[in-house]
Amino acid sequence: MSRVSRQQAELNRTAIEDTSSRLFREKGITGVSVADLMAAVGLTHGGFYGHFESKDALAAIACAKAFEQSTAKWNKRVSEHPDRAAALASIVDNYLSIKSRNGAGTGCPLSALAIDVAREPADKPVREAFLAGVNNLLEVLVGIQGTGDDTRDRTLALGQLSTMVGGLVLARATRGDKISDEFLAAAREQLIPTTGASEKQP
Amino acid sequence: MSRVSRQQAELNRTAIEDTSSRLFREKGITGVSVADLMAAVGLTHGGFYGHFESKDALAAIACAKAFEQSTAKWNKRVSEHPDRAAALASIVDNYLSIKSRNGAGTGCPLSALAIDVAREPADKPVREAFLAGVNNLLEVLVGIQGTGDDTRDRTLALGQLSTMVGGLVLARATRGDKISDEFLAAAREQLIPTTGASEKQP
DNA sequence: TGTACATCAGTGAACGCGCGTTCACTGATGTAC
DNA sequence: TGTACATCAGTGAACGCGCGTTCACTGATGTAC
Repeated sequence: MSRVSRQQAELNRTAIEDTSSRLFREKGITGVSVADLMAAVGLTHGGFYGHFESKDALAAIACAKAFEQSTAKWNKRVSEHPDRAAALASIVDNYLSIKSRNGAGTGCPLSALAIDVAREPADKPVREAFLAGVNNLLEVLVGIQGTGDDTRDRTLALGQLSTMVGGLVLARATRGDKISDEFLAAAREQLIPTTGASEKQP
Repeated sequence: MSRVSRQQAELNRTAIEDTSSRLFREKGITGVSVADLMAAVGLTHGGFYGHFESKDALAAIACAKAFEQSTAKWNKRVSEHPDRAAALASIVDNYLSIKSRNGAGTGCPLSALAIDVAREPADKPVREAFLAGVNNLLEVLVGIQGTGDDTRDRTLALGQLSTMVGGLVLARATRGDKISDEFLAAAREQLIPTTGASEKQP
């Protein structure tokens, strides 16, 4: 096989982007080689540079795509729950679920890539993509606070996002031990307290 | 230079452990090569295997050392503040400080290595070291809750740790943008609310 | 619609480089007398 | 205390391997007539 149709080439490009978006979240950007990636799509490594300028450039695209998916998912949950508290609960419950913990590749790039991105030099394109993505996700959370104070809404949302990311990241790092599930439950409890919690106190 | 005294060899071993503990937190375990590491200590790479069985084995030792330092620091803060709330505030304020954000190499291994550890296979020695470290750090936090309900204390501490780690990790990933400082401040605000915050509301 | 040819998506060998790990060697340290 | 020799911490070349990237090549696609 050598040349393929333009339509197929476009499909290949999209497949590389989607597959890398998943694999980078699972194994980290440095944890997936260009050859690994192309093989996962069913191609050989040489064709990569016909689609992308560099691995770094693809990392930024893959990161942006992951954020788009997450933001769309959050917006969908908001539109499905007219009640703000219910929308927040829906987002938080899903974010801190067992399924979410076990599927880093299809989940939020914040929890999958934050530490990797922090180590990238400031001029790497993936940092810009990450920053834009954080702001978009945050905007969704800010919109469902409703304290009437924009500054307060933003502070609350930033704090909630911190708890969600920390809870998920720690649950993943301790996976296999019972404390992993406890992180998920405790972070949920902190964000959307259940009535049962106060009953436990004497 | 070839053979050195036993005392010097022991100093070299300690230097390798301490330097790797710092570098692994800064650049990730896979982000530092054995040669980089030995050069940072002033030695050549060949001598590494006289001290450690493998890079993986050192990673576990380095991780454990980082946790020991963090736990000792937290315990010191607790002992310096008889008041539980003051102890918590002291730990949180330090954890979510600019200095802490900018110094991953000397800070908490949770925020520096959680995502890396999550990607390590379950049988890698660093995972065990990480798990033990999380439990030790958590114990300090649990001890300063004081609700009188052990289960509740643990849930609160797990939630607080999630917020601290998430806030710091997101602040590092967005460093250079104003939102980075906002993450630190919002996570602090969520954990130890200031009176000023409620005043902002109409 | 059919033919001739230019285009270019993908292939696979090759580039220089760095990885974790091994090992023969060196020569100062440590020890036995 | 002084000498002779065994030990072993550290050196640096080498192992097989994988990395990101380049490039001459292939042959089906797309286009001009």
